[in-house]
Amino acid sequence: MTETARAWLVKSEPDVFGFDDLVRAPDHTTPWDGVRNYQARNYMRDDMRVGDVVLFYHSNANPAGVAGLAEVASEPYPDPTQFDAGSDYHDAASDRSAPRWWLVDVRATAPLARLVTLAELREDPVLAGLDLPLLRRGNRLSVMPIPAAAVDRIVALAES
DNA sequence: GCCAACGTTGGC
DNA sequence: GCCAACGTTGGC
Repeated sequence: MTETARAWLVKSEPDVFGFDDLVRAPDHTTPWDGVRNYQARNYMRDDMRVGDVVLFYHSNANPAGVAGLAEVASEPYPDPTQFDAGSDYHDAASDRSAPRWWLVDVRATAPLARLVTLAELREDPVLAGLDLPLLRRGNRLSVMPIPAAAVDRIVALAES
């Protein structure tokens, strides 16, 4: 991790759990459970810190885009759903003494003035210079670092 | 619903 | 360790 990358972007399908759902959650907070990708897990387990800025992105949506601002609200801890046989995210191969999947809590801090769409992100010359993982071809990561400058820019776009 | 891109699995 | 098959993601 570089020191300037202390900001993150997380994806969620608004039909399943959108930014408004996070706002309505107790303390505007939810465990970011169900992530089953090692790179995304590593970001949560190893690199996220309480208070880091998080952009909440709506994927598989019409339109897709950044919907709101959030923050990391806990230290990393094992994702309890991996041990829950009734959960879609159950992982029978994960051992309680060495959990495979980790998460952090995410708390909504503020909605953006409006949704900033994926198309806008792609068209913006400032963001183009920041080489966002989100905008790379074929990107599928659900948790990724984002430069702080990109957060500032996206907030500005939302207010424009 | 389609399909390209990607990560994971498992046979060898 | 290779790589084909498979399942999933996510934009459109």
